Amino acid sequence: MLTTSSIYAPSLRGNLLLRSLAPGDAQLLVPHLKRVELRTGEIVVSPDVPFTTVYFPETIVLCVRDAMRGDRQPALGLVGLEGMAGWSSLLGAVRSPFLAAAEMRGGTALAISATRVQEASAASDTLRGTLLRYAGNFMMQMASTIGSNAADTVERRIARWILMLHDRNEGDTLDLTHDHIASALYVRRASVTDCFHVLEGDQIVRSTRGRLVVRDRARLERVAGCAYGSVEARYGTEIAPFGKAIVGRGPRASSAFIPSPLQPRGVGA
Amino acid sequence: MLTTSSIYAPSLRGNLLLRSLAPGDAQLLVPHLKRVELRTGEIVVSPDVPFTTVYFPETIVLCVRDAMRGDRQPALGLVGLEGMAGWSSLLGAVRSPFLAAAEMRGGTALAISATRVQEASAASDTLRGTLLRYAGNFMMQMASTIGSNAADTVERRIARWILMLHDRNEGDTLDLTHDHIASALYVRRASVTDCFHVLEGDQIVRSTRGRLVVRDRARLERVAGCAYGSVEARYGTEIAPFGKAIVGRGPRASSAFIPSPLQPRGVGA
DNA sequence: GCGCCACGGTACGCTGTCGTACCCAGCGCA
DNA sequence: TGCGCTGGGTACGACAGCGTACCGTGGCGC
Repeated sequence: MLTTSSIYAPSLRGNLLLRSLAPGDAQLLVPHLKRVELRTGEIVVSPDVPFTTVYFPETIVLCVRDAMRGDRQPALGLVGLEGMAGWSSLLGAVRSPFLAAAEMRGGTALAISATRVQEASAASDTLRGTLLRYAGNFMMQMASTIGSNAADTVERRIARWILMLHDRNEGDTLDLTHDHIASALYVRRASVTDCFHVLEGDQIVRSTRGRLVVRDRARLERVAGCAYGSVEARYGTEIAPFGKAIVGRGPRASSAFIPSPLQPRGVGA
Repeated sequence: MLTTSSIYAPSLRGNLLLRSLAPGDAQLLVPHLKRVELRTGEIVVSPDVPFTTVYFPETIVLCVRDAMRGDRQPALGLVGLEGMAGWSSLLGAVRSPFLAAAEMRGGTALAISATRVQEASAASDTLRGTLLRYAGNFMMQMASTIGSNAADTVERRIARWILMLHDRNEGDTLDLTHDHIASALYVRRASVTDCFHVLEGDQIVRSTRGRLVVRDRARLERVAGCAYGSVEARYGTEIAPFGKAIVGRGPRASSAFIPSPLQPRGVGA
């Protein structure tokens, strides 16, 4: 979705956060953005290493994990075209407490020096405001993860995760293995397999080797229930329309279907 | 612990975050601070209500919960004398996505108008930096909660929670019921009771009606294992010494007790 | 065309935690 | 002094998810 936009500055094409900026603010960053290709599994933000680069994903999806925990780090949330990786540097951290790695099939992100971003957000209150607003939104995502981990069944957690991946992915085909999901959700790989069989039986998804196709998003949202939706809705009202939500929990009404190759949503409120 | 500090402005006495401010920054807030008494269970930050007040706890401990989830909201983290409630307003949220309520026996906090804080942090980069650094630290706390919920046994999660309460409490006696802990951790009340019996058998805590006494903190930390410590250590290096940690995981060595009435760290990178 | 290996299907016993439920006791209040 | 309520002790069956393990197979690389 909306990769090859256009009506807006082409060099910002894939990232909603950048596209939501006022032209003046965007110009503080655009000249320094560099499109990079990220491969699956590539680590873009390393814990306890000084920040050098901030990433605005386009087609890549990043999985943010807690690095403070030793092995088998549970996922905190996802960052895709709607966000940025490296917000901790805006919160005054010299080294990231977290880890961000490319999920799924790889793709592109817009990279920029962390100090450049800091300078720009020192120069513009509104730019800083937007980036911090995203950091706040990611906090909500983390809160949602806490709730889901604490209260939901594995099936529900998986449904939520797939929806979140789907939102940030072009098309309905997600390139990931059961193991990826299992490690993100801190469950057994076999549990994921079992759950997929159920979802497949209901024709909600189709799973083949290293690939998952979302066939019936509406019902997947129903499976996820209250575990999914409020964060995305809030992003929609605070930053820019986002996601492929069908039921649209919270403020947003039920509408919004998926394809629409270009949503000239532009700047948003 | 360190309530009646002194050599620093007496009206900041109880809050480490305020005390870590450079004098000039502190003066932006001090004139507007008002000490308030908070009763147990009192809600100080309500979800989906416009921010009016920001709180810097002194002796009160606030429990932050996810308001987006209906009933039985799991806790995201704790805010005590080391922090503030209402950071979301600094991240550009008009209404809090979270809920903060007074835990334990009640106590005092320093209240200030949210817009006043916003003005002050617009006026001073260093002030804003410190407050945002705290927001970043709370994100780490949330990350730690995610990990603990996903990976730890109930016993470990309880141990972690007690340690976090203990850090923010004067003395070793925590006024709370099994039910409080159960609802924060989203477990059964009976599970908490069972777990306390084990801890009591090991002489680690003593539990009586509505009251929990920490008797052997070192061993409690051992029970919590890696679930506890890294966030607190990081707070120590980024903002100010904090907590009653004994083993002191992570960068910080084993030492660090609390008092040290004034750390004029000011700005930080 | 073959071999290797990552991925996924499946099974089994285990146990931590849950839901529910009932009762007792401490303590505030009348 | 007695009442009632809240907090805590205890029990039991149910079961979701875990650890482990083994094997088939698809698909890539050689």
